[in-house]
Amino acid sequence: MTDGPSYKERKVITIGVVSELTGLTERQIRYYEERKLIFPERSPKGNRKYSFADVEQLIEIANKREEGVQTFEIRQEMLKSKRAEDRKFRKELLRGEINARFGIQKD
Amino acid sequence: MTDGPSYKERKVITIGVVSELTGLTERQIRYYEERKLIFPERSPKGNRKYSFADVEQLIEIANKREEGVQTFEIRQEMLKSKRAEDRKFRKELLRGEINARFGIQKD
DNA sequence: CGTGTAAGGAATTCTGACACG
DNA sequence: CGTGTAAGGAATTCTGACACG
Repeated sequence: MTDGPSYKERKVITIGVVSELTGLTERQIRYYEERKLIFPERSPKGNRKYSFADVEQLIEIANKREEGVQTFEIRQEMLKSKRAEDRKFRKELLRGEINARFGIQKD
Repeated sequence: MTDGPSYKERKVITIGVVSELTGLTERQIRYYEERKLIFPERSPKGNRKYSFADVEQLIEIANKREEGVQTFEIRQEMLKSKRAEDRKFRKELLRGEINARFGIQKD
């Protein structure tokens, strides 16, 4: 019935709204993009668009920054956990393929 | 872990994005508000903000309009189904209260 | 009734740069 | 390094109105 998880990922929020939602200045938000911590899409005319997932990511970044963590380190951590997620995903994908071929027999 | 259903209801999308998402013109979107078919919030400076739920509502409105249904009739239908939902909600609420008092005994 | 459009103004967003530290 | 700010321009949004039908 609903479109499910897509709401969280759809990039539809403008930078001004993101600023309100996160408490960060637009300057900060753009800077974190420059440091590759966040990846907004662009509208046809070049305006940044963010998702709710991006907003949450920015809130985490803000927390880290308050603890004195530098953007470089935050990026390292993000890449690390992304690799872990990728491994997990590939593992599940593989399990699915094995099941499809050798698991439940359909014919 | 996630914030759950709130993504769908949060009013964070500007009218330009809603226009892209629905294929409606801004004029149309504002007119449907005037006809009380849709209820955006306003930012501090007066800009309209819509939710994903609003976007879906607008898509339904657009479909109805294509079928030649007038805004007045669409509004009637909306009010009708809203009343039905309210009845259902009150019913469930009542059931919950009854269970809380006479159902599962906690002491 | 439903939608297009031109009008004028106000708010938004963008980029590149200088500043401080 | 991380963030503020002034700068100038382009795109966005708003309202109220006239138009057509």
